[in-house]
Amino acid sequence: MTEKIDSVDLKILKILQEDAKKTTKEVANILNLTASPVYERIRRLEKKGYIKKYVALLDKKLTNNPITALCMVSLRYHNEGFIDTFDKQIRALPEVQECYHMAGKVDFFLKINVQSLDAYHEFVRLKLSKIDNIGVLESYFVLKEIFHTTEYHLES
Amino acid sequence: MTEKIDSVDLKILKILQEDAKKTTKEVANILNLTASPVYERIRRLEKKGYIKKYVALLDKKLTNNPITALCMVSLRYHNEGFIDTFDKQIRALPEVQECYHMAGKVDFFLKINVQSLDAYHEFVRLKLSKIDNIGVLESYFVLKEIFHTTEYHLES
DNA sequence: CGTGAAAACTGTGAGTC
DNA sequence: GACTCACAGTTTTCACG
Repeated sequence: MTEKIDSVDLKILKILQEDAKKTTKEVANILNLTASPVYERIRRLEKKGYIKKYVALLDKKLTNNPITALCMVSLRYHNEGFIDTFDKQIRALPEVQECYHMAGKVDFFLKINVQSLDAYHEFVRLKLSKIDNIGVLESYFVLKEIFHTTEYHLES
Repeated sequence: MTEKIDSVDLKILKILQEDAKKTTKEVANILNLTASPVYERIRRLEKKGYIKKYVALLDKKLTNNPITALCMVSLRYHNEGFIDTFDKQIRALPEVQECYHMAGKVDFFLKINVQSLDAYHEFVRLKLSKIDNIGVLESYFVLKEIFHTTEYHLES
């Protein structure tokens, strides 16, 4: 069903996850091919879901989101309904960039970007804490973003 | 120096951070403009650093990175040299997708993607713990990625 | 910001190995 | 099955008004 991809596909993925603006022609040149097979391979990788989407990455500070907070959330009750509800409510918050359901004491892990510490205060006060069933809520602030990539390690 | 961007620029950023494959023509249609001004605005947003890069987002599982771990690192000593060294060494690890220097007890926060728990074990054993000056190292595992976007909340 | 035109790219069909 | 080649239709890029 999901046949494995070959080494050419892998190279295409490596190139595109680093620079999606490379044209099929440029990719073809790197791989010593012509544009057509590369074009078809990319279409296939998109259709099979290897490539999920193409996005522009923006500057955090210039777009007025200099503050990044990491937030650990524990729910009070843990039945299925509450977890799904949390899921739906958290997706609706545009300040939240990542949300993971965790193994261990903490239930959810959030990464949040806002314009100021005041804004974070308001975010917690007016939005996060309004979500039902939140027990413990612990926030940690980023002093400096050392490193951030959307690339995965591609091997085999 | 860095003049503010206007509401048209902001709309362009919103569109492109959601779908970088939209053509200037499509963007122009949405904004009731022609392609040229949109083209020039995008160039300017790139040059001024609002748009950092264009990337393809890949599927974590299909690319053999189903395991995500969050890892808190505390250094033993905290002089400048050690922090810079940690910075350099951590960038060299392709499994690490995000690294933040934190305020508080924990010094660094890492997000790591690997193909298996065994691979994570090896990653810690052979790579992370080889970095000088690491004191405490605590790992948390993601059960389920609820939500993950590269988009920022754009306002004003 | 719009017009318009040249250059480059995309996407597809026909044919090769 | 994957490739090369050829080509029409789009898009990009940019000078000019």
